[in-house]
Amino acid sequence: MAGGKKKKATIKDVAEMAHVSIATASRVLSGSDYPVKEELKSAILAAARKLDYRPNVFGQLLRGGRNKQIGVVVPSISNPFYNQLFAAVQKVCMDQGYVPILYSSHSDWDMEKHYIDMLIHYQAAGALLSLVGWEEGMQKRLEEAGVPCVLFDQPHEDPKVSSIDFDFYSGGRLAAEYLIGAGHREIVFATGTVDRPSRKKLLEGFQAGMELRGCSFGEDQLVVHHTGRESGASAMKDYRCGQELGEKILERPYLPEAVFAINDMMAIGIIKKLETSGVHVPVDISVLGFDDVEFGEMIVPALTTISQSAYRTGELAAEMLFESMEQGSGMKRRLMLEPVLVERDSVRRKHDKIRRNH
Amino acid sequence: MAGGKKKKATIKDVAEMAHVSIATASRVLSGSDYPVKEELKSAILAAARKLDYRPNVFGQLLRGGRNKQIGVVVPSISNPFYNQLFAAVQKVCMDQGYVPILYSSHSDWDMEKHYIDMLIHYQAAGALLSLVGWEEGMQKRLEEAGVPCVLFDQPHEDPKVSSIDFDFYSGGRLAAEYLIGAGHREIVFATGTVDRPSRKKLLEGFQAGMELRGCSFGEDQLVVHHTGRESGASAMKDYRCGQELGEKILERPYLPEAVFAINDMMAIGIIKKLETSGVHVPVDISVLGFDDVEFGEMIVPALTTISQSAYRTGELAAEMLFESMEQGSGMKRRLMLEPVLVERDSVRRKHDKIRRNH
DNA sequence: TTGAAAGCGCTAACAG
DNA sequence: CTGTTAGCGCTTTCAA
Repeated sequence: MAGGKKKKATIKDVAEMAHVSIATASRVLSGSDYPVKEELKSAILAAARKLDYRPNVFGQLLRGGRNKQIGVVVPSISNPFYNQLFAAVQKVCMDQGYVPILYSSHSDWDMEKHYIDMLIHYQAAGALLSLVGWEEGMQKRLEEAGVPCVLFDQPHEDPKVSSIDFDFYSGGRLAAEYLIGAGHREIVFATGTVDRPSRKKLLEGFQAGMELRGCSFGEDQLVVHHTGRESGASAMKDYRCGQELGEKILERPYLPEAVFAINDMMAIGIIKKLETSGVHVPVDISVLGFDDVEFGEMIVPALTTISQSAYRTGELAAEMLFESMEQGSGMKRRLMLEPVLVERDSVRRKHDKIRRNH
Repeated sequence: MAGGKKKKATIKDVAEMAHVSIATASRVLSGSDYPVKEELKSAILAAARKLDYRPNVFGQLLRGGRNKQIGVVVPSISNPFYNQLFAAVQKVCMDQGYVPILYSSHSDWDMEKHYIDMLIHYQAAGALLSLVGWEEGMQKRLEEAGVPCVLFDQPHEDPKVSSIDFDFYSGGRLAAEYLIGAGHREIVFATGTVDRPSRKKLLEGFQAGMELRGCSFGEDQLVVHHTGRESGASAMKDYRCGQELGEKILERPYLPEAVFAINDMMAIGIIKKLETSGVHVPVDISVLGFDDVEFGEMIVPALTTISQSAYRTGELAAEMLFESMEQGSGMKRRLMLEPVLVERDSVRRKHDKIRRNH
């Protein structure tokens, strides 16, 4: 009840109050299984409670302990895809007693490097990374710093890193096959600049799918709007890109029957532009998205899309990270997630006769 | 080059290589203005570069240095409002050489406390908080730990805390006045559980606005859908709540002329439900939102709403925090932001005769 | 101008 | 079972 103490209580204060040595106090307070007489143990705990003792992380960390933070680097924090993904990561981490720290890189390789430095600096327990850039050295630096990592979302060739990526090629194929299966022939592929590996794969898969089903796919079916690198990969940017794409589609001599947009936000932009120009989806034209962002469900018409399962990706990535944290840096794994179609209202089925296995 | 070193270089290594004492090395490496002979200075810098020396934060922090992290606690990370806000915070922080750390509390007071503990634990340089809960003790704990904070978004009465809040009362009034000015009379107020101060104020303001313009406002004009506390304040949750509200509006004996929704995500849910039921916005009914979330612009019809200016809020909050970090904990300020109307397509103006100052 | 040394709070190796 | 002690990497007196 005496005058309030200004300074935080240290382990020394606790030890003194409990009439034991600092070592004994540490042994019970750090939760080690070292044997300590019950009597002292409870005295120490009581003292700690009375003093509102909290161990100083920096002391522990300096001593060589591992931080309980997990670094998560994503290109955009406002993109719902990464939000869902992070929600999953957060859940898995919290369950294990770790705290995820979110960094948004705006798809900027310098920023990405900056944040990775940060993680090493703070000796994060692990890192979950979606990067546009990657270099051999990175992996080595992280390994030397004892920060295991798993890459996700963006496909990388490097076989020496754990990663979970998405089968964009199959995704592209699925898109083509679904649209053709719905009775469309004149199909257009709408995209921003095809710079990232994910987009290249998607395009290749789409093309393959078209040709497999006897549809040709040429330059003129590719609608692309080049966007500057400046402002990063915000949801808004993709949406605006979609609007431009919608404009370009409207300018064509003939309206295509269907358009496949490279991600949901672009698809939403396209739909908005078409609708405000009096072209109705899916009556006049079908639109297929990609990602399965929450907002796809909220617009009118609800967006038919191909799901990358953000939540599952996050969950798996986190689980994989914990595995390699336990198993040591030896173990590397690569996982590939398959696309799944989410049918809603933005693609019109021209005939409902569905061919069953032949 | 000789065999790679496994361990990270410490200041001791640098000092040895430069043939100086640790103290001298520290003096130049920590950027102190302590006088050191130019010659040694450059030798030390060279050694540091060669060894790729990075100071160990925990050493510095343990010694009493301040962390360069700013903790930001928001109720939901998937809510675009907080995304925009955080984008602004991030910008301001980065410019000052600080790193913002984002925590999502799901509007859970226990989580909020948990994260605040975390910030104190890691001796964050400052905290930006949007909390559903608040207690006197909190402020004291933060102050004692030397973590200045500014509250935002949620209004709190406590006058001993810096805060930037939004004039929800005026917002509510503006909503009522705008809708009435657009020629509507039968107006409905759609909301989730009126539990937070922000919602209470909004409702009061709305009611006042209605009455001021000679419209009565009674129980029957209040449409509320109670949502459980469980899953937190995700965008999806508000959207679903909006759908329920839409349902309730459709069940009424007469369709109102306009509805004011407590936030944009709910407004979007309402619009979706109405549209899929064949009731068109704004032809059959007007919908006014609140927040000015990016997505409001993307839907059809584009959402008319009242802006809280997320970006500006974030910017101001961060600036205010830096002020109180510099000025010491003495200075407290309270700012109040005024609402601004964003006219788009979801509210129909029944007559375009606008009364000019009489 | 430089260096030796103390100590931030904590854990673990070693001695009793 | 308990206590003494060294030392993690860094900054900062204090002495030279």
